[in-house]
Amino acid sequence: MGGIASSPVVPPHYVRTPPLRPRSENKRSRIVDAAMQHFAKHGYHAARVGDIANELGIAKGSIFQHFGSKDGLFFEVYKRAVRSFSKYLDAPAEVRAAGFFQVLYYWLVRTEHMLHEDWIPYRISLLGNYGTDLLLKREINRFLTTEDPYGTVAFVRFGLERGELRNDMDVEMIVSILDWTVERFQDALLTAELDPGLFRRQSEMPEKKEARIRQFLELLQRAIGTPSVIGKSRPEARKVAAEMRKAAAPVVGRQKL
Amino acid sequence: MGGIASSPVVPPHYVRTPPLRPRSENKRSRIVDAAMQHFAKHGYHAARVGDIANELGIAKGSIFQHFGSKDGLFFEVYKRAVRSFSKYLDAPAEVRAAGFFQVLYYWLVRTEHMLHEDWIPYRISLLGNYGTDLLLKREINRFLTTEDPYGTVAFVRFGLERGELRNDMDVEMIVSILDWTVERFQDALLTAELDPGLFRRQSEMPEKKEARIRQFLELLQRAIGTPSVIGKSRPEARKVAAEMRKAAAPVVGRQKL
DNA sequence: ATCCTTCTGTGACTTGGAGTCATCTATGGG
DNA sequence: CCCATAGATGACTCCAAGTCACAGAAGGAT
Repeated sequence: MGGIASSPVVPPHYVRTPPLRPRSENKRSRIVDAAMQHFAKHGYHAARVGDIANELGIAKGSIFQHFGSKDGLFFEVYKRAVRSFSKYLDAPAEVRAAGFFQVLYYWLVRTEHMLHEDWIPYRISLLGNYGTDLLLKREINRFLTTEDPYGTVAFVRFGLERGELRNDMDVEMIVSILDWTVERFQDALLTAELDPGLFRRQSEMPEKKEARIRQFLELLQRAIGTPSVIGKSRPEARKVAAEMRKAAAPVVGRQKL
Repeated sequence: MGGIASSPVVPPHYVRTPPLRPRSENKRSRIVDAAMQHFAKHGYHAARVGDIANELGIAKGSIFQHFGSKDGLFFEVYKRAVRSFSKYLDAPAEVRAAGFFQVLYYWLVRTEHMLHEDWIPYRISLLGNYGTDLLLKREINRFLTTEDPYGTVAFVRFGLERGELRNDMDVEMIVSILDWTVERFQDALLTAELDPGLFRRQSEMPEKKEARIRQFLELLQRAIGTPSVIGKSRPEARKVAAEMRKAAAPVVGRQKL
């Protein structure tokens, strides 16, 4: 066959490992900032490298000197955006104390607020996940697995140590399932751009969303949680949830998860 | 805020509703065929409309006359590719008789074979899901929800009627979860292009894959299956699976799911 | 047949943005 | 003060998408 396996070799555009002087590092950073705005605002294709250069008052060639290509620039932007998100275990200590699924609940509820406050990095991650090119997407996946920017692996270990997650599956399996479903759930919850069915009809009413989140969490509990957790945590969960809702006003830091 | 919600309006390039003479329909079809080859082989960006026209011995302008833009052409290609896949309930009658999760197992096991036989439409669907543009992706999602080409909704109803799926969740929720996880699972199982972790280390050994599929199915059973199903179907499942493996040689028809 | 109208095809042309490169300028070390 | 090197520049090339004015068919109607 060939085809998929033997797709063209990716040029090593993306990686940079020069000595990198301090002054230069500074400029790189400014470029990445400006580029993030443009990509977020216009999408990958409609964003123009020339415009970015204009806005910064520098020459277009300069950007190519630093990043090699538009793809390379976007990849840098993507990494910065994703790194700006919190990791799962960055939840407040009391939430962590309440357990794995409470942490998850915590972030899911906050997702919407976070988006409204700071939609730019979220949009960048959306572009990286769905809106560029398969070659770039592959690079992005490599990055995600090696760097684990959301701290999913540590989070899953946390759940395992507390005995809240089943230990009859590979950690990797749990991590993948969690990453996939949470990512898609958030996409569906948050954007009109991508909603393959979940919120087809009733995307408006807010307490419906709350119900969806609960449904989703319970589903995840059954899927990857230990049997004991499933029944047990329900009432306790409600209590913690109520507390959290009271304290929800001051949302700290930007966030995807 | 704005940003995400207020992204630029998509031009109605994609839809065509002219009277459409028979001769023209014929040519359209030939173009779509050739284009599918090119997109699959080179990816979205690297595929050239000019090349497609050359191969067919027609003028480039002709293609734009028919499809308005490269995006429009790709969208047509995508629809054809996805429609060529089987629906869940197209599984053989004996497999259907064995129940919801056996049907799922049936398709998951076959996925790899199907890919090797006929990788082109699969690659197209991959491009549509991850490798083009958010505007196009939105259009694609609209198509997927209205047309339900894999027959997921009917399949879920089938499971509900047989009492194999929980009835304490919205149908839409089950459909979405199924679509997401199966899609990603297949991507991870099948392509080196996209594998966010699942097959990171041991993507080779084949019986490991078999084990993964079982693990995944059991997980799904716990997540969306009725409690009774989970314990019950295990031994029965093995029996059916063994039978199916014997009869697996003649794979009929092309398939994604 | 002939005319007229409408649909279909054509290819030279325009547009516009990514990427290049010879040349210039700043920097810092000796 | 000089030189070597890193970094910046913008005019230029390249290339592919998309346009358009015109040129053939097809198909009625008379």
